[in-house]
Amino acid sequence: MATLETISSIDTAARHPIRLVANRTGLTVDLIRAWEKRYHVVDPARSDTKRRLYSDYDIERLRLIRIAKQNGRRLVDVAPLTLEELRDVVSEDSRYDSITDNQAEVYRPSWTSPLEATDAQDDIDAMLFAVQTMDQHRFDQLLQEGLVKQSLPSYLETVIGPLLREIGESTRLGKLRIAHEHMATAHLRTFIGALRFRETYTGGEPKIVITTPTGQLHELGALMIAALVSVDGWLPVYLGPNTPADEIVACTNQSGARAVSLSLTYPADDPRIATELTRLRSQLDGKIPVFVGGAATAHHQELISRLGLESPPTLNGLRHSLNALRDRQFKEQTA
Amino acid sequence: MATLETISSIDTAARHPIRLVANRTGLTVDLIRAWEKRYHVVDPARSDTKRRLYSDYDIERLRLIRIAKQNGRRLVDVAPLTLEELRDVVSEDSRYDSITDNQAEVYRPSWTSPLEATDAQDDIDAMLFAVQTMDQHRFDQLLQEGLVKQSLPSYLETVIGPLLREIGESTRLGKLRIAHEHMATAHLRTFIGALRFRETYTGGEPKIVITTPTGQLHELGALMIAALVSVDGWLPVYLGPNTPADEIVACTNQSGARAVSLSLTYPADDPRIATELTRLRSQLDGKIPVFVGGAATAHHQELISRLGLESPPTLNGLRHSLNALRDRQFKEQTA
DNA sequence: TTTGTCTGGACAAAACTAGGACAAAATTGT
DNA sequence: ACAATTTTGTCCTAGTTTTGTCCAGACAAA
Repeated sequence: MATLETISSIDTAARHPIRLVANRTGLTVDLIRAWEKRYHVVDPARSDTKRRLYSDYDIERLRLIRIAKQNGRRLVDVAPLTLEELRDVVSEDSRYDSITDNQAEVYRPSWTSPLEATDAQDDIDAMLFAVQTMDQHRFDQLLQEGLVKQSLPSYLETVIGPLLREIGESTRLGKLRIAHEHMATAHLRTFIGALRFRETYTGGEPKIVITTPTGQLHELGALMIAALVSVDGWLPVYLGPNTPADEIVACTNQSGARAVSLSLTYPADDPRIATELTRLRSQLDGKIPVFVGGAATAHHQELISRLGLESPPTLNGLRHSLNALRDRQFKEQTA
Repeated sequence: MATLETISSIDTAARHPIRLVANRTGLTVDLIRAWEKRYHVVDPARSDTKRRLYSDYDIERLRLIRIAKQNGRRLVDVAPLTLEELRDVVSEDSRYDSITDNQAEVYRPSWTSPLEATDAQDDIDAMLFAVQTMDQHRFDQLLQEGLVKQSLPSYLETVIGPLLREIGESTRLGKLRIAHEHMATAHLRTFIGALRFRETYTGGEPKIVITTPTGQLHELGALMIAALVSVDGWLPVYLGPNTPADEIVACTNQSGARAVSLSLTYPADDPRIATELTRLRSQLDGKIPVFVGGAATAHHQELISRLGLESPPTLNGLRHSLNALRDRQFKEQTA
């Protein structure tokens, strides 16, 4: 996959005004100047009227330094580094950073900032307010911003999930109109749907079929799963909501998927859930695991264990099961 | 690149008065003249009495410069650029600053042949084949590539629209499984939903509420409208499918929208269509036009004309009606 | 007549620069 | 654990450049 195109073509010509640099890097104008004054982080060219003019090279440098700072590096330490060294530092840090969900405390250098305990609830409240005021633009902005603050899996778990529940709850209580809920849902459908395209695919990923069974019309849970698993190197075959068991089987076979994941939310007591799950399990190759999740899962524990389906309690649980599955299958394949 | 202009249907004929240009670009009349005076940003033709007459080309230029400024460019830097250079600069900038962090590049095949005049049907066939083989990745790739070749409106009209119809048709005839249709629909939902975020919003756009009435569960048509109108400087308030008339009214009022657009596809003979449309028209401010479109529109001609709704026969018709509406309302506003 | 556009110039707000001050946060020393 | 020290983000002033808005008088359009 030729993604290096843009990176390799960094233009050393100085042409960007400071305001644009601030926009692109997320730093303030003041800060950029302060860094230059104190540590000569960058040394921009000047226009004939002394305005600073930055090159792509400078911007890349500032961007990397910002990330390094976010990872806990001190400015004094990273300021003198070359671009190459900076890249190394950042990529090394982010490698550890992505495992923070697990038990990577050990690898966390002592000087690391303690993962900014910004209350996720604040973000969610702000989003709810945007929904209530029908401020779609603001809503989108908040969603995008929130995503920058943390890794995709934890974002889904701490922000998007709770947000969905609160929107549902508020609508039921009459705090939000149906129109509000519709707007929010439609927007989230687009937003979450786009999340998985942040990942790059190599073509060798194992596939997983993701959908909801007949009768289950809410697809956002399933869509979250699709975004989630693509982070861990799975290629989701996403079918949208309301797919009959036969079709799930056919799709799994045709695409050669190694797993199936279903989301159950509403209605929780739909009798079709039982029939569809039973049918699915009986027609599907026994070697292919079926994962079940969502709010309605609790109502069907007995059925799930009887059929031998897996229902990890959290998103993280699902991740671990899938990772284990992938590694195991990889071993078998190469053995 | 002479072909580019014909494809994106930019008219080089000069005929727009300065007031309309100001309206469409969001700039003030004074500012447009000042830019011309100081930097020769545009060089409009003149009437025989020295009035400035702007072409679509000029408007596009001004619009882009405005966005470039918003991105932090200085007027001095962007003023001398050609339209193509401006497009490059703007798309480069807006690609970056929306992704403040994380070097996730938009996947853009670098080998895309420039403006190949491939028959649209070939593209559609290739897409259908990708769907049939469950090759989601290829499907996405084709969708993205197709978009590069032409403007968004013509892409929707010549590719996406026909593709949707063919998918529906093929499924009914049994050429595609339900699973295939599901996969394609889910993917298109994400793809089309993301289209409107290619546009940059200035904050001054008039709003338009877009949805489908109760009973109409297919939202892709409505979603296409949302993408379409954002090209022409409208801000869509998108509510997803299946919205009751009361809620549409409430949403229109709360958001201050100037128009409503509904998509009717299936089922075409649902009696709720009549009741919902009637209810909507009676509760909604008479000054707010309601546009109706989609496959099922034909079945309700009598009702539509009786209620005084508008149903432009093509997407282009809708565009023109909306453009006219916007310009007209602006006049009234300033008067 | 009334409203809108034209030209040229004036003016003021906004943005940038340089240098420095200040306080919060992080780090180090005891 | 506490105090001293360093680091770092933000803000201030004053002078310059850039940019947006406004004005006046003449003319054109409705």
